[in-house]
Order: sequence, then structure tokens, then C-alpha cells
Amino acid sequence: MPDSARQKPYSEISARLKLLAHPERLQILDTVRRSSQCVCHLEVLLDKPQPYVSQQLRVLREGGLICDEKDGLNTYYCVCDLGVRAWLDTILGPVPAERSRPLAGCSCPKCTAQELPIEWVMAASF
Amino acid sequence: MPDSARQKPYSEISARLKLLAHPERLQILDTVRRSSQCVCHLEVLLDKPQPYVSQQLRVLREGGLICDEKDGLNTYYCVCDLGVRAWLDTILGPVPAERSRPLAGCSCPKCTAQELPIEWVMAASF
DNA sequence: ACAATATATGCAGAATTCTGCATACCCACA
DNA sequence: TGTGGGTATGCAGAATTCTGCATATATTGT
Repeated sequence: MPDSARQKPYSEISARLKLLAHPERLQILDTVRRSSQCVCHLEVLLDKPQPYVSQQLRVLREGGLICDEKDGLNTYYCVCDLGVRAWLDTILGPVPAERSRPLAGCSCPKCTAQELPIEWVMAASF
Repeated sequence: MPDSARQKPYSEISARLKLLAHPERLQILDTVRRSSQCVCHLEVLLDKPQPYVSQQLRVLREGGLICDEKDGLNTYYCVCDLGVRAWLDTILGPVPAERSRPLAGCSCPKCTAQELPIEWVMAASF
């Protein structure tokens, strides 16, 4: 039997589920799976203080559920693992086709730009 | 938009995930999704005292993840909801085709019987 | 080098979940 | 009706997770 087909121990699986079993973290995942987003974006979306958002992002990052990509002062987070995407598709439903819109109150270049660069639209439909 | 397509709030989804994010409960679900099992069966399998097993079964039952079916002294639990089955298929992988075997140490009629009645084999591949 | 902005970290009190155990309940059979 | 086997419930101490806040770090522009 190949390693990929053998099931992980229940403790490992439940450890990963614990990361998902949290309303704010779930909303973060649902947001960044659509397109990568910066901390200040999530801060506005969740209506929570920045340190709080960063804490939850760290939990998700160290759990291997999201990846970070730095660009100057901003850090953009996204769901990079395909297995994680599959879990989220089952749990939250498939990602809607609509593109992500700039968010009033978020000051990152992505939200203050007038026109969305083509890469971002591509990334949104990843 | 129909109600079935609208996404549940994150708090509701994470509440359900919390029930899964627990090694013993996950093993219980993985066992009873293959075929319905009684408490004493799970007691042997998890190597935990009976009150402990019943507690976790109650959590799962009240969360709507499993159903109970009484037969005389024994209570058999199973996964009845198709949505729950879909979650488990994603999280634990698909149910293996093999039939469930009697468990040494479990004294229920299902495990002490010499021949498996046809209904049980049917239930195992439900 | 300094200031400003964006993000990260550490920590502690609060809140929640976990789990072991005593005991209660329920059904079948004598 | 009494007894035994199988299961359920209630509760309390232990362990874990949650979250607010003070503060640290990092990068850019002046």
C-alpha cells in the first residue's frame, strides 16, 4: 500500500480540523481561498483588532493551511495546498465565480487601485 | 437564491467542525460510517471506559452527526445523514469496500454471531 | 538616521472543552 | 418483582483554547 493511500492517524486529522473549527479562522480561509488578501483587508472584514487577525493567521500558517507572500509593507495570504482547497470546497461549498471586489476601509494597494491588474483576476479564479 | 444554496454562518459550520475535531469522536465516526455498531463494540475499539464512550456518542448524537437504533439491550449507532457522509469521505477518505469483522472482546450479538446475516453486510456497504 | 505604516509576537486572565467517575436508567429474563 | 447486563447522565477538577493588549519587528520614504 502506498503511503499516500494510508490514512493518517485520527489525532493528526483532528488537529487539522481544530484549526478549521473556529468562526473567524473559517471566514479568513473562505476569504483568502477566493484571492490572496492582506492583513488589513481581513481586519476590516472581520471587524477585529489587527493583532487578533495576525494571531489567527499565524495559527493557520503554522498549521500549513495558508501561505504568505510579502510585497513591500503588505503581506498577502492565500490557500496554496490543493488538499486544503478540497476540504474547504466540501465544508464551505465551491468557490463562487465572482471576482473579489476592493473593500472600503482597506488601505492596501489592491483595494485602493482603480483598475484591477490582470494577475489579480487570474489569481481570484485560481 | 434558494435556501439550500445559501451558505450557513461560519459559527454554525465551525460548531459542527468542533464535533469532528476530536480523535476519539473521529474514530467513532469512521467506525460507524462503515456499519452500525453498539456501545460495547466502540468501548473495546477505543479502549476507553463505557461512560466515556457514551458521552462522546451523546455529543455526536445531539449534534446530528449520528443516529441511534435500539435493539433490546444494545444500542447501535450509525451515520444516517448524507451530508455528514460526504464530509467524512473528504476528511477520512472513502469508505473501504471490505466488510466489517466481529471484534474479539465485544459481546454484542453482532460480534458473537457465527454467520453474518445478509442485512449487516448490506448495511456495511450502505 | 528617523518617522510612519503594516504586520508579528508574547503573555496572562477568561472562557471553554475534556475526561474520569459515581450513579441512574432501561430492558430482558427468571 | 428481582437481578444482571448494557447504556446514559451529571458533575467537578484538569487541561486546553481563546482573546485582548502591550510591545516588538520590518519596510519604505524623508
